[in-house]
Amino acid sequence: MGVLRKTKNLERVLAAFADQGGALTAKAVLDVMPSGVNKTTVYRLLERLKDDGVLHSFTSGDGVVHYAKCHACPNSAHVHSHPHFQCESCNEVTCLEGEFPLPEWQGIRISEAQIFLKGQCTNCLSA
Amino acid sequence: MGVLRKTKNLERVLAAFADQGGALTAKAVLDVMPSGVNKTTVYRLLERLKDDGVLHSFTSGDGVVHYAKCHACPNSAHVHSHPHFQCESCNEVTCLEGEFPLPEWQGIRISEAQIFLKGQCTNCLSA
DNA sequence: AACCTTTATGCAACTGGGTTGCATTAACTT
DNA sequence: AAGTTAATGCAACCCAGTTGCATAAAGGTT
Repeated sequence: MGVLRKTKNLERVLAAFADQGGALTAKAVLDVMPSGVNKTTVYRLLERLKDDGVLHSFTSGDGVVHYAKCHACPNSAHVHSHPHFQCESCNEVTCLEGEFPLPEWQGIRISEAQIFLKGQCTNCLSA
Repeated sequence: MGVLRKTKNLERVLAAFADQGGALTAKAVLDVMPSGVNKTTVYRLLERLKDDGVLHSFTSGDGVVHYAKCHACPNSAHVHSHPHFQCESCNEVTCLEGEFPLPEWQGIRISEAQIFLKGQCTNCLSA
């Protein structure tokens, strides 16, 4: 698996993620594509970029899948236990940098954590 | 909104949650209902029990909605920021008791956290 | 018990996110 | 320029969940 061909659509998807630092849903990506681009294409591009370690995906609290650029990710060993955050005012979804300290719990062994936080982002707090 | 009538189906749903302490998906509940019971009925019962504070719901890492009994919940003010846990061996999903310490983060205000943990449960660790 | 009102249920159709198979088009190789 | 292989569009499909409506069942009243 790998990014094989630099197509117009691939560049457009990458541009969508470059334009703003946040996370996007497949629908949001489709919306910024030129009309005529099929949703299947978008899903396949997102999947491919995920396989390549360019994007990672996570599920927000309400079950919607979001995609975001991988910053400090070695192409292998994707852990992504870092938290994701949604502002309740502007609805923007972002990745919070830094790994989350895995909590300790009695009697179980935790290997993975998916943390989704909600609140007010910096912009909306100062507005 | 409130539980209004004690129907057979309502009792069966409650029995399903009483039988085992874990969390169940709507599909799992439907599967333990007698055949002939409609999925719409199950969804409506789950929704109603949620409104009444008998159950709460949360989304697992892969976007599937789970329902579980509320233990130490005053009927109002449902916070449910406690973590949920799925065993990667037996796939059982449970609520971990106790509130999760909300992390601090630079520049944002966090009001809600959805924590979904994966790992090995007590049973599977000792097996 | 018979009646009435209101809620609960079944059904069918629909929505939304996502996937699959297949034929066609566009990238890259030589 | 041709040939190979990947990318795309399309239509159909899957799955979880929802909605409107007609019917059945609870529970209260007499």
